[in-house]
Amino acid sequence: MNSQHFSTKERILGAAEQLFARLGFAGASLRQVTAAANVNLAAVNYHFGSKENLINEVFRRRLDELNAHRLQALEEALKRPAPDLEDLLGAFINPALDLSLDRGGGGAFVRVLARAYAEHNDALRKFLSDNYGHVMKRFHAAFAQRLPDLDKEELYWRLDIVAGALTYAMADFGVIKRKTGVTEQQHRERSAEHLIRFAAAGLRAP
Amino acid sequence: MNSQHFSTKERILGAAEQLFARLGFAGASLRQVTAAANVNLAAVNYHFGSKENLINEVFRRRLDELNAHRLQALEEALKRPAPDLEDLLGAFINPALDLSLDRGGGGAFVRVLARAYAEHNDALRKFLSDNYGHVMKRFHAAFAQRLPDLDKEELYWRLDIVAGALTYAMADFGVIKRKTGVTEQQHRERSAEHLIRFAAAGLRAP
DNA sequence: GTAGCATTTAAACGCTCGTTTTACCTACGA
DNA sequence: TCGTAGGTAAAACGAGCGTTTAAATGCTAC
Repeated sequence: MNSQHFSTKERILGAAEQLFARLGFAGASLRQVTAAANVNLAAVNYHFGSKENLINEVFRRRLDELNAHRLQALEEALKRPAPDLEDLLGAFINPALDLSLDRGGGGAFVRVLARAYAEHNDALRKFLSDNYGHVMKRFHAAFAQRLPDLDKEELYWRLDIVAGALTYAMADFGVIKRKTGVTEQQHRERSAEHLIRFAAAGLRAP
Repeated sequence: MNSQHFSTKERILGAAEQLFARLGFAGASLRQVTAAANVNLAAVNYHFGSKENLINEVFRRRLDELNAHRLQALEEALKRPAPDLEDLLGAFINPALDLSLDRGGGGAFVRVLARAYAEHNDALRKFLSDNYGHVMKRFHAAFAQRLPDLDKEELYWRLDIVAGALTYAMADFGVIKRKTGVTEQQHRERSAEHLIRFAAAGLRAP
């Protein structure tokens, strides 16, 4: 299934994403990755130079798109007559949800992203901050406008909590298991609904 | 510093905790652990049987205490005249805060715990569920009593979100940095305050 | 058709991994 | 004092790791 329609590089990225999500960056070996991708072991070093660089490319492939979708969703939300907190939260959360539902490994990627947070890797944090910082600033400003009574620092705290809960929920850390008869998509959508409702109330806390 | 006052087992547990927090379970080798603990390489397999078992013991050492403290704090909260959600959340969150401030590695442990969530390791999940599931059940019952209008499943979802946000906050995943002039303790306490206020509002959401 | 480049392949490199083995120390009860 | 059990020590085990090499193959432009 993975063999014919995609290039060697693409197959390696896809397999790496799956295995990094399941086993971690240190836990997944290049032999496992190349076997899953049905390519030769040396292909990783030929196309990506090193395992470290392969990890970075796994991130880059997804983050640019997620980034753009969030800003686009925010723009659209702000065009509505009276956008509320739930609209803004949706603009932040739904693109992540869409990504996690994406056919072709997005669900694995959000788990990879959660692992990256847990790794506490400074180089990776800088990469994320450099590439995502402006998005968070943009959202912060939008939320601040809708929460004029909230102290600016307090808002930072609360958005940080929202980001944490989102990471946690999207990566399926939680103990809540999908019930039989509920599709993966329905489960994720319900996750997002609960998360948005919870986060909106949390942001509005006195 | 690590050499004289503690037994070999205790030194291994301490060093393993630090290195698992920094490098992950797969990333930290037994050679690194035993070198940091200043013990012989074979000591891990002699005292713990295997690396896998060492990991479990790292958890057991802290979680027994943490969950005992949580249950104790819950008991005390329920003895008050009119315990509210904030009291219950405090009983759940504050022991974790105390642990993270504990001299002697508690701060490292909460990062280990966060990694465990990210790892999604089934064996570890079963271990946690088997040994500490009753604590979550106890808290769930206490919250349910104070939120009679909330659907039971809805409450599960929300408590799951709270646990996620707590894990995230305690492990210092967030982007909020401690300001100069604010001690680590103050920073953590402020984290807990924000988290409790946010979570209480989230739980009360319509 | 063939030269030239990009890609794939199989094999090997040196190294580190978790674990096991075997010998040695040390303290304590008989 | 000696035997013994509990702990430590150094060394080695086979396996797997990321990476490199060099030969084989595929593909395009002439």
